[in-house]
Amino acid sequence: MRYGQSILDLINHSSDHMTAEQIFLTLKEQFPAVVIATVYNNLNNLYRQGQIRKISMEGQPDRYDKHTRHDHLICCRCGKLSDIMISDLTADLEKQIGCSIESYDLKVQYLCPACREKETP
Amino acid sequence: MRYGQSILDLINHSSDHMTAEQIFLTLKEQFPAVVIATVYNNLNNLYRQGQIRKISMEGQPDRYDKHTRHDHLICCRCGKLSDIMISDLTADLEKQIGCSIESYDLKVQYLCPACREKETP
DNA sequence: TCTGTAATTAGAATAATTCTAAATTATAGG
DNA sequence: CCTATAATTTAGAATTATTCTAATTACAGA
Repeated sequence: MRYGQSILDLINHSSDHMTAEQIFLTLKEQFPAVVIATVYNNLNNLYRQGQIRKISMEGQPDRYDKHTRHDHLICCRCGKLSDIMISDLTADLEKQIGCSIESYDLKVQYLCPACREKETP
Repeated sequence: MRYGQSILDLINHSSDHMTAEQIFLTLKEQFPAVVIATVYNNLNNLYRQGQIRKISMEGQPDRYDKHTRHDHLICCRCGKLSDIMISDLTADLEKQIGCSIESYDLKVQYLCPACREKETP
């Protein structure tokens, strides 16, 4: 994985939730010969190894994210995605489900401040 | 929407989380002339009207689900998706985020009983 | 019955992602 | 240092889910 570390750094040091294409374009600045299939290969490897997260959002290309525990806030008007930290639900979920869980994924839909602004004139 | 009600019934009366193609194949039994673009049109309409939910899962076609409040359990080994009812988190989330939310989406990854069986020999 | 709007059909188009085969690069052993 | 083997990358074709376009059909109201 010649590019593995660069891609991992990119994801870890950016607060955006980049698509494979955005990662590809950024990486290309430093390594002009790189090809998008290589980016997908590396992303899939990093993902399988549990080093990054993948965010699937309806009708959009997948986005890649750091692996640290956090949740997501999505504006239901403009689609803007941001990070939030909600208290860890694991123990609670395990109690309710009745067995141990691997992980969970929480997305909260809301109206972001910018869109709320436009809403009320 | 000639097929809207049929599609809605299909989704509401099935415990599966069907893809557009599965819905199309089922609908075709009753209406052989129907075409998959029509199924997508109707699903998109029902979705925009808030009558059904859409579940995006990584690397898989979207699945459609009834709109009643519930959460999802996904086996991290075999990918099997099932419904669970976790206590409503809305009030808690609003308190933590500090504003009102539209909705949320909770997916819990675990090892399903069948896969746990195979795990421990 | 006529007319206009909305839904459906057929099939082409698009976009994200994966696949294949060849070429290149890295790695380990002698 | 040289060679063999393995792993990664490249280029570009292929795949798949979904959307789009244009033509056709259904349907409701005048």
